[in-house]
Amino acid sequence: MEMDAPTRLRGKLSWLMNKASVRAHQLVGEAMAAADARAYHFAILAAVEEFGPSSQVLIGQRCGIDQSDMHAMLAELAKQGHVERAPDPTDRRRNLITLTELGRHRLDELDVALSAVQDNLFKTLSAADRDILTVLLTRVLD
Amino acid sequence: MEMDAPTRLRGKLSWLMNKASVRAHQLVGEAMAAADARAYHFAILAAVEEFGPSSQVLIGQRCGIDQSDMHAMLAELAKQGHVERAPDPTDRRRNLITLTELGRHRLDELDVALSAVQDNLFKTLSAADRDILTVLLTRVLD
DNA sequence: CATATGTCAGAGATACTGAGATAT
DNA sequence: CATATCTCAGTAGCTCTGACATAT
Repeated sequence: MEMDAPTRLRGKLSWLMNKASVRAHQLVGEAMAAADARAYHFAILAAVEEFGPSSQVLIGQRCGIDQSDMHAMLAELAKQGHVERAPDPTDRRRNLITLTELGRHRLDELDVALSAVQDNLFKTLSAADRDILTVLLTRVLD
Repeated sequence: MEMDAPTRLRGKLSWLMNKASVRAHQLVGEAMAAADARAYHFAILAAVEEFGPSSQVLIGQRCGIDQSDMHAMLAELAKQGHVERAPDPTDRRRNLITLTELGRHRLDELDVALSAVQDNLFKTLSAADRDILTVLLTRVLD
């Protein structure tokens, strides 16, 4: 049974955003699980593709993933053969994370799956409305 | 150090929404903690104010709070004297949750605090832009 | 008997904290 | 000595599941 939330609640933009985010989180999680992946995997692969081989900390900063959580994520990606983790010869504190050929295809595969989720999640919005939403949310994050 | 997220990530509306939602969640949580409250408290008080005395399940449905979690929330609100919890004489399975006078003032107090959070969170958006965002997010949730 | 409600214990996933080991 | 990186254990808050007792 769908039930109307109280007016005072619906009037709070933060509440609307949380609700929409929870829904998005669910759909993304399901889509990624169906591909034996996580949302973090896509973020990490995208960061390495765009900025080139990097340390764990740097990737984490770019994706908003805590340094402490990068270890397990990279272990998963390395086990699947999507990245390689090797000591950085120029600074042996660091692990250099490199995208493999398999990882490059994986990134495209997950991108397709995530784009489908967007289409589903925002199917009530026109393309123009989605652009507006993108602009507004980007502005909120500044 | 603020760092630009990868383009592929920034292009995903679900990712933007999650980021904004996390920020909102943090600010709301801090504001509520400063008032010795939780976001759920506001939601529950608002529901009882708008729809009148109700059972725990019904309030939970209206606010999107799981039935299993209502118990602890109502125990907190009752302990603070903001609601009263009494058996429903017409259906003794139910607890009737009633707003107290103290609770009515509490609701207004939390509303002020949450409105301040909105102003902070969306300070980069004009009032018109916030209205647009509200409309778009509401449409997504349908 | 089937269902609804409230209670309660615990799982699961996420984000974070703190500490240690190694390298700069 | 101070800092940076990686690793790892553990915490905290939130959401959900499953079970049970009671009432309809």
